[in-house]
Amino acid sequence: MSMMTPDLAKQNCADCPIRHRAVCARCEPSELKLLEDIKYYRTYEPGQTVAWAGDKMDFVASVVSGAATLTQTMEDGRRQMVGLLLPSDFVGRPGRSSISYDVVAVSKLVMCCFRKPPFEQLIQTTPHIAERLLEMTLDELDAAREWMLVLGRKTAREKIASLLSIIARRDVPSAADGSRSLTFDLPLTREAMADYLGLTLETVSRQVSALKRDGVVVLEGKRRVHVPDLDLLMEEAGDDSDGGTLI
Amino acid sequence: MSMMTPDLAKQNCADCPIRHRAVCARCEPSELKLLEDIKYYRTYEPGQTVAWAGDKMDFVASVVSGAATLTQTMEDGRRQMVGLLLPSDFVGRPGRSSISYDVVAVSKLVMCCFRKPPFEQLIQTTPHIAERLLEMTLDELDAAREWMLVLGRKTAREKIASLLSIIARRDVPSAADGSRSLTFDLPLTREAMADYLGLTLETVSRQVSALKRDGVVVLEGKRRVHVPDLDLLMEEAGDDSDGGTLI
DNA sequence: AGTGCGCTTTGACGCAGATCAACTTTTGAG
DNA sequence: CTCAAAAGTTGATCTGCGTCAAAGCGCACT
Repeated sequence: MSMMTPDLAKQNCADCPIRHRAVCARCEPSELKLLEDIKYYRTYEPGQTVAWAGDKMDFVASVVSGAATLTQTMEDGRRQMVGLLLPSDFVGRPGRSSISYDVVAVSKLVMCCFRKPPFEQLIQTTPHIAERLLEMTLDELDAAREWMLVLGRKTAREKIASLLSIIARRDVPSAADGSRSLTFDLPLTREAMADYLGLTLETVSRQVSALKRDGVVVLEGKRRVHVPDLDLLMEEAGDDSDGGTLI
Repeated sequence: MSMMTPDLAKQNCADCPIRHRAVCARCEPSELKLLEDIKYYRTYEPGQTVAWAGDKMDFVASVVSGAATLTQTMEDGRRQMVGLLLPSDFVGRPGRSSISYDVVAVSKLVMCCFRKPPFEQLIQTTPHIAERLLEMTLDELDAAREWMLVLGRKTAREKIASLLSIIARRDVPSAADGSRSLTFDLPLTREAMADYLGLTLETVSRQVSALKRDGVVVLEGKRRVHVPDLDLLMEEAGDDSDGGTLI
């Protein structure tokens, strides 16, 4: 509550990406109104922790802007990122009180939150929302399983290309025209990329350099990435997807 | 339909594990009746394919007995298992017509099936089932993410121990008493284990031998595994879970 | 401008696990 | 029981990535 940003709290769902892509995608106006009534906003600075594994999380939320990561840690410090939350992604689960992963903002993060009790009540009375939630969870499951293939069977170079390709695909607006090239900002440090890919940061750095040397990507500074040919990138990623359209 | 086994088709939910652990867990008798009315059984032999990736799947199902795997394949033949279906696990997703993975029986498999159209109708009219489905999907998502840690950060030896520990934990009945030892049948070949763990079958074989040599497991034949001390196995797996209870 | 700190790059070297290959054990069909 | 195919074991060698170490940025401080 103390983190609520006044100007954002005044926005309504019409200004909020989740209206289109997340929980309320298929809702009636009257149902939207119910969501409106219980939502509020939170903002986090880069590096700030939203929740530690095992913490009670008394809200569910959609990412409005920025990025956050879900990470698991072993006692000896080995870490594995298990989710990357980009705008329109959903965190938190109805029916479970605590979260199993560390949730950390990796860039300036704005989330649209719903406190658990009224949200869970809403689920029970609004089948559209429950349905949409199931659909989103199934999508996440697909993403997790695709990532299992990356972690288990791909080479370091393919892993990097896969990650870039996933982030690029999420960045649709700038490539909505048929063009096969695009530019985007990498929201992750080399270390975070390594945690996502099951590599060390040195290997990540080396392979990014290799992709740059081979013309697959062009770096403008450390974080801004230009992809001259998306098909080439996806080929490097070993994706069997045709990639015909970005959607 | 042609695969339906007559004697099984006559069973009712009272004989069927899914009554207790899968879709109908929290249902009223009247709701159970609705599931009864649309369910039927299928059986598969070891090695038989239930569905290829991309196939239409016109039913959802719960595993009654046996085991099946979900596998992804790259064009060059690299394979990654993304799910292991044991009794009470659920396959198929409402709202999506085709499946994204190969589904293959790895031992004699019996599934309790529900055709899509009536099942989807049931979801819309029976909130208990929709809720339960969301909960199961969230559990699967947790399992997938736990597996990401295994694939991304664990050593070959830890991977093997993790897999054995997961299978052992599913085999609760024989360890329901407080005992910390148990024996179970491995439903997977070395190759299937390798596909699950992101290893080669040679490495799997070597590490299983190593665990045997070190007394972590005792093999009775190739497939029957005795774990003298479950705590030791879980320590080998690098699991931070206390393991206090098996449930 | 200078200084310190976090992030990134690059190099040298070692090792866990892949690869290639030979062999043994189990399974199951006839 | 017999024999062939499938599954599993074990060894020798190779290699991709991890590990350790040392510099090179870029940026926020004063």
